Amino acid sequence: MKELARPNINTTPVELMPDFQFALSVDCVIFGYDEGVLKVLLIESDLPAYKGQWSLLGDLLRPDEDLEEASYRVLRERTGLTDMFLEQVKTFGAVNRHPAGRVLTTAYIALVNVKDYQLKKKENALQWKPVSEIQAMAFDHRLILDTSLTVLQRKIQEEPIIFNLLEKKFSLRDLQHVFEQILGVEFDRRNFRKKLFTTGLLMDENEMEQQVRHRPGRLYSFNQKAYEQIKRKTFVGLQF
Amino acid sequence: MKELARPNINTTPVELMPDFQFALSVDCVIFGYDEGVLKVLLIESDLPAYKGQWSLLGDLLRPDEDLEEASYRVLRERTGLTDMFLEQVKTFGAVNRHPAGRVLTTAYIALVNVKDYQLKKKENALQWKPVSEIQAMAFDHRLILDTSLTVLQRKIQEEPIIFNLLEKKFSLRDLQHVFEQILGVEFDRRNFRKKLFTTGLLMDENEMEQQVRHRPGRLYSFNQKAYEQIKRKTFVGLQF
DNA sequence: TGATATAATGTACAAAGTACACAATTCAGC
DNA sequence: GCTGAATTGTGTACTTTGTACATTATATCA
Repeated sequence: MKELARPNINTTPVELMPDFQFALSVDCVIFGYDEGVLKVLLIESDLPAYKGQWSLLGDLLRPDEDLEEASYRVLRERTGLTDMFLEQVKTFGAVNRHPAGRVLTTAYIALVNVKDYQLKKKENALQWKPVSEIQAMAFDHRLILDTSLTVLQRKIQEEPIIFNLLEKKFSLRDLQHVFEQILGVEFDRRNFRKKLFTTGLLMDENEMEQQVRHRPGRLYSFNQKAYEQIKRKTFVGLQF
Repeated sequence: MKELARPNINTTPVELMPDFQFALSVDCVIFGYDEGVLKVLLIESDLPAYKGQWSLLGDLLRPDEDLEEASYRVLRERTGLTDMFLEQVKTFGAVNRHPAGRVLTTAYIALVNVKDYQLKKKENALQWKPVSEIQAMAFDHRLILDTSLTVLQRKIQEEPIIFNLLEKKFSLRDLQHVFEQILGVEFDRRNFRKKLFTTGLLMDENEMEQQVRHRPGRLYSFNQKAYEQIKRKTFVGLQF
């Protein structure tokens, strides 16, 4: 163990030597909920090392581009969507994670409404894969996916972001099923409804489901304004 | 909006062009709890642009170094400590965040026992600053600190990591005060004790505080084994 | 018209969170 | 060795939240 008072990027003017330069990419874990199943948007890799394996959608960071911008650009270029939920998860920096050289990648979670996406879909190499069916992936993308799923599981319990996976108007059955898919648990339907109603975040749209082969349920939407009101009160409670 | 089927880092062999290379650093937000106050370990910057302002402890990532390794190295070189809680928070990538050029930084939270640290302290340029008193900081370090504090507030409620800020044996008063310092709330002492006891994570050390000017309290330690047993049961519950 | 699928609803009980007061122990100062 | 100051240690009543569970209603399909 050495104790040095040596030049440091934060305290002393230093040259950014070429040896200390790295390539950076962003990778988007694009989640969608489709027909009762949680899916993620993947692309087949053509890299020799990973021929035929599935990969996340990503791209190299550009010289004058913010990380956020880059992930937003990837989403836009690949899905045509411009207004989705997007949040940084983690940066993966293992030395040999990319065969082309030292490439670190910052992972982002995106939540999209699959119905919106399908309308604008252009690239056929892309596929929505059910999360539960994904086997091997290229690079460390399996690790990135697993990490992102864990983060998603936590986040949907802390903030009402799950609505981004549904259409504007949804039934309580759909809402319950998305939760169950992501968390891997089952809720009692009556208690789930009670809980969701008491949050005050559901706005009754006074409409019914269409074209279902059973009694149609009421449709609700996420009440953004109500959420702005209540989110100030920070929750405090120990739950480990 | 362009739709391109263009070469991509994840799907096609690409050259890592010099233009797409960046400098990377890690910055450690080292939290400590000292005499009832939450503090963070900072260093004064010598960079002309930030002369005299406080900066986090960080360093450039080295060519053959994992991100985790780099943050661990910074901690070791600067504090002499080798066995502390360390966790990635977020990567900050604004284009102009560093005057020396394009430098992105990955922030890590570290939780250390100030008492351990003081024994090995060597560098005088370092200072423990109370979090509540910190004003301007160099670079975007104020943003990094604020983000890290928010993450810390969340994490201490979800996992029993707060014990890393205390000595091995601690009183319930100390434990309650750390929670209160970090969360910025006050708990009822009786209810706090009840809650903590029912977690089953406190091990009675059958010792009392020494050298306090009042009735001494019992000392407890964190029961790591008990935690390993219970942490499997994933908590599920909506709380937004 | 009957079978099937799901919607909508309420109550009793258990568990967890909250508010709150008093006696006991140690030290410091006289 | 007595007194005051500071803090420990403990329990109960009440409120809120979570959980388990069954019946009737409404739509589609055959």
